[in-house]
Amino acid sequence: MNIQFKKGVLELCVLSMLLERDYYGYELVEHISKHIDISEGTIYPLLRRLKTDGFVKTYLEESQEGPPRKYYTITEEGKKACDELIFEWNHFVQGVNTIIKGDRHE
Amino acid sequence: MNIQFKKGVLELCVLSMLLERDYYGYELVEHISKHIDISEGTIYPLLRRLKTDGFVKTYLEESQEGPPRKYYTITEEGKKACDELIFEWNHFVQGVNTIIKGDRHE
DNA sequence: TTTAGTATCTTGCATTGCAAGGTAGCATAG
DNA sequence: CTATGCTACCTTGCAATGCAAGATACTAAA
Repeated sequence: MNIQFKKGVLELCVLSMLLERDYYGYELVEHISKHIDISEGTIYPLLRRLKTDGFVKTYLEESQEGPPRKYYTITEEGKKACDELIFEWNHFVQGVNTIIKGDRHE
Repeated sequence: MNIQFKKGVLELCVLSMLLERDYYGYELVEHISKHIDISEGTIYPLLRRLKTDGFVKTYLEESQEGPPRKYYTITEEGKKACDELIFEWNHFVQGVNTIIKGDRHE
């Protein structure tokens, strides 16, 4: 898989998943990697950035299967950012597809 | 426009345009920027990379409207790379859309 | 005790897009 | 002749982000 394609898109993926319910980091990796290759070394720094930007909040919860889990909740600001990212993403994909399909109205 | 989205995709855009006919650098910027924001400081290093990788060849042609133009022609290797990139791109977009549309079959 | 699975995190590197700037040819306006 | 503007090429250094590799620690089973 082309690493570069993912730049900026993973943020969108995480935020839109959090729109549905709270997730913990490891769980996000598991789900996202069903569709896109992703590693833990990517997700944890990304989650930290999202928290710094105020797009998510966190809380800890104990687990019977291992160490405690840090859950992420999306904030109102995060929802706005997510909406905007989805809009930009759709617009971008359309632009790229227009270019690669040779539809240059010339 | 989200800068990160573009990472790796511009290579795909340039190669697929060259599939159709030869272009010179400035012309590529003009056409691509109809659909996606792009600057010259991006395209020239990219074209150099494509040449280094053997995906394109170049030749010069004089112009009545300014300095000589450097035209780019896609090579057989470039065509193969382009095919693969288009395949990966479509697959990637599908994966992302599945994630952001909440279609997680759970 | 060791292995494996879950779950968190960090460091340093590679890639690539961009702003800002430079060079140069041609044409037109002043 | 000079200045401006458009065409067309290029470079440098910076910013962003994904990853490999590694560290830590809890639980459970071999």
